[in-house]
This record gives sequence, structure tokens and C-alpha cells, in this order.
Amino acid sequence: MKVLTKNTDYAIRALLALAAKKGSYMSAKSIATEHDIPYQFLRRLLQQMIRHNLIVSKEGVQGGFMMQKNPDEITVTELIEIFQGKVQVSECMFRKQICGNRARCVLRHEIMRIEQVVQSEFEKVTIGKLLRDLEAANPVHQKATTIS
Amino acid sequence: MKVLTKNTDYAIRALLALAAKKGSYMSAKSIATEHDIPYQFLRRLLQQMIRHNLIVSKEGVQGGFMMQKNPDEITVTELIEIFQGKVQVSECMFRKQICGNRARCVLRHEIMRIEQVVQSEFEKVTIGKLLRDLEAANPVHQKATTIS
DNA sequence: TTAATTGATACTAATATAGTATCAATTAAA
DNA sequence: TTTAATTGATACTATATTAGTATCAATTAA
Ligand code: FES
Ligand code: FES
Repeated sequence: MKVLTKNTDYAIRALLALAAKKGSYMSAKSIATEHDIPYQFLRRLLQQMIRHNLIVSKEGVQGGFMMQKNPDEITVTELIEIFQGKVQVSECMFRKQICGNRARCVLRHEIMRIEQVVQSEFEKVTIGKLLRDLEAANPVHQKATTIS
Repeated sequence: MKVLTKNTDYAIRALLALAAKKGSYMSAKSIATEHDIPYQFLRRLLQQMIRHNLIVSKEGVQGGFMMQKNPDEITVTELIEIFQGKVQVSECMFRKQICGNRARCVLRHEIMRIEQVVQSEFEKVTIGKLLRDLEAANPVHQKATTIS
């Protein structure tokens, strides 16, 4: 059982790259090569993130993508929802015969409780947090300004 | 993002049926029809559960399946592992370039922490607990003995 | 004018999930 | 002892999801 698919995985990595270069544009090509993400695949992910207002883009030479939303407000939960759909444990585990009344079904409650736990755990993890953790662990990285 | 697949879903339902009839055999056919599970699909699941010593079977007329392991010791985590593989958030989110040393990677720690949370939440849910909840909510069910 | 870029979209490949079919072996019961 | 109900084993098909590739038009800095 794999919780994060490649979509989400790559998206997080791309966002970390953009968050690190906050304020300047970075091309899909450079993100792809630097972080070992399939180029065309990445482009599709970036466009989805534009639609969700996480990032912005500029076309043409010297164009690229740039962080828009505050990295501390981008949670892994949000990314999972964008790329894998809302977290749901199971549509409805025990239909018909067993469970007549959906409304006050204990099993359903149990399921929804877990959904909540999972979701809130992922909510604690933001791009901002990950980036700070990364930089703390890996102080080699200098803060990128305009040096390509 | 769907956490429980049909395998696990059906397996849980089948186990609840068997747990309710503890001590007597119940055929795949009756489980399938009573709980609306595709017959041949179910049979495969039952055989997997035999291999994991959750249930036992008896061949021939009047044969069927019977609970073996204590329902309170069958966790949803165990079932997920059997039918969907071990819970893992992501193989390794940031390879190569970003993360040189796997050993003390903060991101990896974060991931593993969540894995633990998810896993332990599902560990709290046992077949025994689900069955008791079900019976409490649905007191129509009489304890099945030998009446078919 | 050109080359580097994104926008949009269609396509293919690989894998996982879901479901079906078949036949041999066993066994209770007619 | 024959038969029908059952499990054991396994192969097969269908569908959906995930992963990845390709193409071409539009934009824009140099
Ligand atoms: S399990 Fe679906 S309503 Fe009870
Ligand atoms: S993310 Fe894989 S080792 Fe750091």
C-alpha cells in the first residue's frame, strides 16, 4: 500500500525547488534535470499546480515557474487531494444487508475517524516545514539568489 | 486516494460473517450471496486468509470456512498488509541530488513518523471490535448457532 | 528572426485492481 | 456407490490507475 504516488512525490520535490528559489523563475527543464523528474510528466504537474494557484508561470525565453502561495500554507494533504483525490478509507465498507442505516453506522464512524487522523497528520507537513528541515540537515545549500 | 481496496473490504466483511458464526462452518457461496461479494473473488481471498492462518476450511458437502484466529487479534493493519502490502508512504521521496545521506534524512523521518501513525490507527481496529460495534448498533442480529 | 520556453492535449506503456472460468480433489448424504 | 456440494489450485480477462512520452501552437527575451 503506497500512500504517495509519483505525482505527489514529484510535485513536492518541484515545490521545494521553487520554494528555495522564491522570487525568481525556474524553468521546468532545470527542475526536471536537477531533481531527476521526467520532463513532460513534470510539466503536467506544474500546470495543475498553476490551476490550483500554488505557483505562477511566465512563457518564453527566461520564462519558468515561480512560487505563489506561501509554502507554510501548502500542506501535503492539499497536494494529495490535487493529485490523488480526497483521502477516503473506503467508499462504504458494509452496504446493504449488514448495514441498513448509513446515518448512525458505527463502522462508518470508525472509518471516518481514521480518515481524519490520516488527513490531519499530513496537514502538519507543509512545504515550508520540509524546506526548513532540508536546509537544516543539508547546510551545503546556499540560499539561491540570481546565480544560476 | 482510496485506502482500502475491494480485497481488504471484502475480506473484512467475510471475516465478520465468520466471526459471527464462530465455531461452525460457513460456505463461500453463502458468504458471497449474503454479503454481496463476487463468489470467485471471495474464494481467492478466503484461500489467502487460510494461508495466513486466520481461518480454516473443510472440503466437500457441508464444508466451508471457519474462524481460527481470535477476532480480537485480527487487525485491519494485518489485513491491509496481506492484501495491499505493507503500508509505506513513499519509497524514498527525495533521492540523489537533494538527499545524500539516507541515514539521517529529516524528510524520511517525517515520512516514517506518519507511516507509524497510520499503521497504529488501523491496528486499533480489530475484527472483534467491529463485530461488537455492529451487534450493538444492529441488535436485530441474533447469535447464529446452527439454524441456517 | 530565432531559440527557449510554457499551454494544451493526445497518446502509449506498465502496473494494479477487479472480476470470471475451469477442473481436479474431497466428502456428506441420498 | 453414486451424486451433488463444496474447497484447492490456477489461469484468464477486463478495467482502472499510474507513469511516462510526444507534438504543436503561442509567447517572449535576446
Ligand atoms: S458501513 Fe457503510 S453505512 Fe455502514
Ligand atoms: S528522502 Fe529519501 S533519504 Fe532523504
